[in-house]
Amino acid sequence: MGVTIYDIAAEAEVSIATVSRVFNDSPRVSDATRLRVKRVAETLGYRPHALAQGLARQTTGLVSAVIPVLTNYFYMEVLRGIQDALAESAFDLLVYTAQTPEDVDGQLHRALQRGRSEGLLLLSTPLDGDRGDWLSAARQPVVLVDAAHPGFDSITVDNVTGGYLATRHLVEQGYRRIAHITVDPEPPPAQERRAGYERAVGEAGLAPVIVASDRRPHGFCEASGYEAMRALLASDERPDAVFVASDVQALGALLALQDAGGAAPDDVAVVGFDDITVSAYA
Amino acid sequence: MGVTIYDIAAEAEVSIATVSRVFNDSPRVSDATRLRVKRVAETLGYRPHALAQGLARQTTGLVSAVIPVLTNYFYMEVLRGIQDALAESAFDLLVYTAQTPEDVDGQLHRALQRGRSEGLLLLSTPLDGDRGDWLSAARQPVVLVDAAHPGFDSITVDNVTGGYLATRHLVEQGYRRIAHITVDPEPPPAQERRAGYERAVGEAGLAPVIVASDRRPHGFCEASGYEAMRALLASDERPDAVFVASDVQALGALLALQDAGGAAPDDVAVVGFDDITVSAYA
DNA sequence: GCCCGGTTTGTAAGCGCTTACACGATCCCG
DNA sequence: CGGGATCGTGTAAGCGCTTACAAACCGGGC
Repeated sequence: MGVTIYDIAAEAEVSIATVSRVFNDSPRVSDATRLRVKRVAETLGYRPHALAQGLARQTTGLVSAVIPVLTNYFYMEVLRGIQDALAESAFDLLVYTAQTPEDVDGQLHRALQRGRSEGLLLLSTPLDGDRGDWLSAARQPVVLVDAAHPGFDSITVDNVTGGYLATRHLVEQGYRRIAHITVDPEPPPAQERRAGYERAVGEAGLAPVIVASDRRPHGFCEASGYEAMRALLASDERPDAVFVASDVQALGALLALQDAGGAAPDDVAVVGFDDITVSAYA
Repeated sequence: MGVTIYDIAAEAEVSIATVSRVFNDSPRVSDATRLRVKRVAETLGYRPHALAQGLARQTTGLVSAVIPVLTNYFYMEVLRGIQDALAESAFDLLVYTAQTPEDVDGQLHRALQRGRSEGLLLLSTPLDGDRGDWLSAARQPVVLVDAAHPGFDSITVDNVTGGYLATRHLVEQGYRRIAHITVDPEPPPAQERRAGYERAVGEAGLAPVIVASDRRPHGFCEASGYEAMRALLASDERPDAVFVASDVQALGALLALQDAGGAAPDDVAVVGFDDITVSAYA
């Protein structure tokens, strides 16, 4: 079916080794031969067979990314960043997305299939229980994104500082009643953001007001932010600014504000965290 | 390094063929042998090597998706749908995203590397020029999503009907001055949506008002909707409803409305097209 | 003319797995 | 009790490519 190096070798009257060398830019080929092989390959429309190359070279040229939930702006941005980085390299990207938190292990299993990818990017997934051991057993480089674990490389968002800066920004703008919206149960990143918030609020001598709304299935969803904002607006001590733990929640919070007839930032200022494009609407 | 079927064969005292048969659920293996092999494989931690399997079976178990721009909610939803469908099957997903329209060909080239994927999903990419011939030369199933071409399977959004229905919805709500926001240059899907809009407006005996805002680099961006909406609000014949060609533009339009001190839908109703989650804010 | 070093090319052994074919063992039936 | 199915297993030939090693060739110095 496809054109192989044998076809080229026959046509160009050389051995397959020579053909292979030409395509691997080996210096041990005379210019004349190189040219002839290249021309034959061109006319025959040869394209190397990735699988076969992989087997022989013991490498796949693939990297996989396992993502908890795809429909979240934050992950899109991360994915885009990954693609940018990979574009330079010779690696292609396998994407595995879990539909539910339980599904993550299944996707991981798929991604770690031997001979598939040779590197794993695991997004926002805490390495609970034996998942850590399990991952190291896979014998391939693993990078944790937005999560950390001793023994693995990781790229994390500095949530504490981020939360601190966002809150201090509000303080500097002159807001005095600065509330914080988070979720319950509170995942580690949210805890850190809250810690940053608390520090900033404390330094400014203000009183922290924290609303943790419990919403399934995904804590960081719009509805969660909506509910929390409603509660805040209805409270006696209505805040004049809110630092929301995630942008998705921030969207919900904005909606609640709008529904209540208010407008950001005149009425209540809203700041999200992830700084994705949508933030522009805050 | 990795455990191979040879290791298992040696340990279980059978031939590699038998081991292979066990893992391929061939019926031609006695229960006793099957059990023994499975147990040995288990203790040795054997995992089949995807690459080698692929080479031998002449199949890769991979499908690729080429996406024009990743940071667009619409594509996320599509991607999620693809993942859902693939989850059932034994295929894994390679994602290639182009950063710019020109980059699409490059990504296609990568995706079509022989021996990589055995199926291509091409999103929102018109098959201009010789791209069609070029794709058929790749000898692998291609499905066009949100684009059409004779000679290829395709899944498309019925833009005309969609535009018609969205507009008629506004008509039925009692709105009379219904404008349409699109982009210039107008890609085929937008043209179709406009056609649907024009039909609905015509049937209702209303006058079409169309604003096409020219914004780079991506026509369907927020800024584009923002500008167009500003123009509409400033016009003499200010509309009481707007059908926007895309949700992303609709977001921009809403922002413009808000900035101008108006609120949807009391002041001006706004309807987007793609019906993604964010639409809930419209 | 011969030997040496360097360059170009070929031969062949994998990479880890699947599978057509062949072989020996069982089994059933006349 | 022999002959043909039937079953379980092994042998070996790939899949398309890379690469260590060996062979062939060429030129130059002696």
